[in-house]
Amino acid sequence: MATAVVMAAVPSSSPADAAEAVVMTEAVPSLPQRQQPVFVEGRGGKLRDHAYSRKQKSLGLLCSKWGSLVHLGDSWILAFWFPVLTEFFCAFSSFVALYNRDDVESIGLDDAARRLGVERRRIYDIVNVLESVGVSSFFLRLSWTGFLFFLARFDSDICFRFICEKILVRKAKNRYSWIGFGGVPMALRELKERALREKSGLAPLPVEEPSAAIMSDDEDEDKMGDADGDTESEKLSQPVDNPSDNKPGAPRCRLRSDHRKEKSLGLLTQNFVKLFLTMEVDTISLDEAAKLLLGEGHAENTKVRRLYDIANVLSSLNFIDKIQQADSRKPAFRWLGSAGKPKAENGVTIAVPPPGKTISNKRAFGTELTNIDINRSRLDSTIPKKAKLTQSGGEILKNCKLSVQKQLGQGSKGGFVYGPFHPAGARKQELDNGNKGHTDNVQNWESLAASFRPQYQNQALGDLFAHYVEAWKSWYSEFAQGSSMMQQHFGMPVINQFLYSNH
DNA sequence: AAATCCCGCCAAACT
DNA sequence: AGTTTGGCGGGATTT
Repeated sequence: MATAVVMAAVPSSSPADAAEAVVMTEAVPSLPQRQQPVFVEGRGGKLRDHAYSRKQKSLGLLCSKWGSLVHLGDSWILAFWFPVLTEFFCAFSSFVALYNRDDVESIGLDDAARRLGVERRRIYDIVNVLESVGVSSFFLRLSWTGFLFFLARFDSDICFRFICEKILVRKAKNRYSWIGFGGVPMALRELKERALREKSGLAPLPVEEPSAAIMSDDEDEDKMGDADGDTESEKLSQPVDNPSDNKPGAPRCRLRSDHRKEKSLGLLTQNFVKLFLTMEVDTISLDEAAKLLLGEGHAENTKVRRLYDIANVLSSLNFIDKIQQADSRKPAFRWLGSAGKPKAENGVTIAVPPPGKTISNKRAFGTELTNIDINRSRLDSTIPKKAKLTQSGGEILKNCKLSVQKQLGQGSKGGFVYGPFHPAGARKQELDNGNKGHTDNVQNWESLAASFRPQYQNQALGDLFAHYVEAWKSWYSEFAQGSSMMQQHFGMPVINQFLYSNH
């Protein structure tokens, strides 16, 4: 339910780009549509439809399609509006994050592959690259119960990181969900840091891998038995792996227990990106990169091929773009990722995704396969003041969380931090905190929601927000009534604990 | 001819 | 054993 409503908010202004339009149609699967027979070809020759075009099956294009596909089901909205919502509904984030979880938010790998008209193998390629730069699409498919347990048991800080900054958390079964670009800034930041450290030789570089609390997948019966709690980390996979990388200097070495396949596409991607993040030059040709990434080895043919794969995906995200090296005719790639490159790390900055204009829904619908050069001329230093507005989602959320907590704790406060979508009007809020009975809580939340209702200049935004408020209310009341199975697993106390977890 | 890079076999890694 | 991931390289397409 609610699917239709949300979709209505999507701009979807039919562009006049006839050329692209065609592709777009194909890229956006309509609901009733089932298969996508397009290229159903058996192995060998491609008799039918000689319209076969290699380009139409490029990873890059596929990638953008994937994005649009995922976005289609509400998730698109979630991805972009998440920050907005959290500004006011910080405490509701869990709800937002899992909103419509079951059918819309996630898509089965097989289904996706089918709709895109490709083999699942390709999906893996894309996902791997995306994940390595923080655009995670792999999401734990936590059940409501599991998630709530999660919230109840861990510090809210962790929860927020978990929800927003998620950098590749995997472990799910064939299920993907689009989370957005929220994790990108952080991911890049970390990559850079790591890269610099490596460069300077020393530094043992701590293992990364955000702990992923893998909860059961099926709702029932997943007691958290272990009293201790926490320490659910579980590094998963590689105990060590990810060596300090092998630059030209040290080729064959490590290998404790076979460096497994840590020559994976994902790792390669990260290293590739690191090149851009550290290096002063901002363009590089693939074979050049291949050399750097793989100590001049002699097994490069393959490596280059992989780089092409990566480049395609990154390119479709506008993280990178291909250009002709001025001097030599050789094509090379240029990093577009982070706007300014002020080394000052204290700075927020890092305009995230689509360098598009306003609401970055640019590539939302798989269109724009041509990355028409945005007006991002030379060093676009047009972001001095914007910095504040384009902080990473994580940053926003953090602030958000703080302010909300504050507000929950005390009366109102003036320092509410707004994100990119500045509400026009002011907001008043005077929810009398104080946790009364459960029933009252419902009231409180409702009033809270009401008073927090922002006044967006943008009509669509306002509607959307309203929609969510509505959804939340309905969900909450239903829940409060106990009709929800969740109640069986834990009573109000738990929920409240999570809602008012400001202790 | 050189640059790209899709396709899908088949082996690890997980159930 | 069955399934899900995802190296890897042949060789088709593009440039």
